[in-house]
Amino acid sequence: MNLQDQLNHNGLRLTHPRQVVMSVLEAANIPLSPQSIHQRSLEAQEEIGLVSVYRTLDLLTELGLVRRVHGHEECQGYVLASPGHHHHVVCRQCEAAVEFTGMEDVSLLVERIQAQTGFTIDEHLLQFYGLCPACQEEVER
Amino acid sequence: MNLQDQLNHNGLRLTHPRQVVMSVLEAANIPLSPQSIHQRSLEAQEEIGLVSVYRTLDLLTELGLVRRVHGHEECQGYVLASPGHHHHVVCRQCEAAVEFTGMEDVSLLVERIQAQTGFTIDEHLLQFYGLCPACQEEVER
DNA sequence: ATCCTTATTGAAAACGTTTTTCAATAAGGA
DNA sequence: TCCTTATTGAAAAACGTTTTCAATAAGGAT
Repeated sequence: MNLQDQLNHNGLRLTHPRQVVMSVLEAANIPLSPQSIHQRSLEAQEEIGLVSVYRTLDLLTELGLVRRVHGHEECQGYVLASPGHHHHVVCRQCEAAVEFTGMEDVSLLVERIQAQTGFTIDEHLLQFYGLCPACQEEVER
Repeated sequence: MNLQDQLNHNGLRLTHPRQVVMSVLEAANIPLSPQSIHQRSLEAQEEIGLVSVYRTLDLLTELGLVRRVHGHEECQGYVLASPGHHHHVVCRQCEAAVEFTGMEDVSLLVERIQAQTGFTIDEHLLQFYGLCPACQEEVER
């Protein structure tokens, strides 16, 4: 199911700004702020309004096509989401973000905490920070 | 080494706003935004300027006494940097925050992700959201 | 291909948060 | 107690994000 259909099924339309935001995110492999997405759209000679970037990011996030990521300094970072519930390891130095899968350990943890505290848990926030392989090498030199 | 000495050693001074921010953070054990720290200082009849809250948080973070944390919606959250790393379950309804311990599962997870991605991980952000026992009962009625 | 409805856009204005500026204040060593 | 200067608070500036609204264009219907 492509973007066009996914939008139309919800009574939404495939517009120029939406295509541009998607292709900018596809080209970049690091989380981008709304500002820098807008910047890159201009550099690509695809003028779209900053306001539309914000609106499009909200929409794409809701559709699950894009995921919001918290950088160390920049709070509003967006990356393309691969399907399923994923989390990111973010590099402290170059801001590269890598997704990882297999959250059985978290499910176990959730169950234990529910039993331990009596809470029912329906959501969690999990993110790791460190150094990516490339930046590790740079530091060693 | 107390706060007073730690500040004076660096040519800094122990002032009223700094004491207030510290005691607000000590009283709350969940991440607080600059705004809500300010709010709580007013409620405690300890009027300090919002500007000083910002400046004090920067300072305390630099001194390593406070740590910045990214919340789900609110990006600027600050907690006391206690040596023992702990996490919270936060109630969606009444905001109650309960600490839980025993993070062996997370250590396992960290090791697996390090092996899987090649990153070295030195920090993580983990928080759970749900309903506390009291609010669960209320919902059932 | 054209029309028609309405989702969507972009510019401006509104908004909230964070930072800067600067004169007045107060911390703490002499 | 004095003196230096780090620090404060209020106002203004700067910044990022959201809202408003008339104009536009997407895409189903004709």
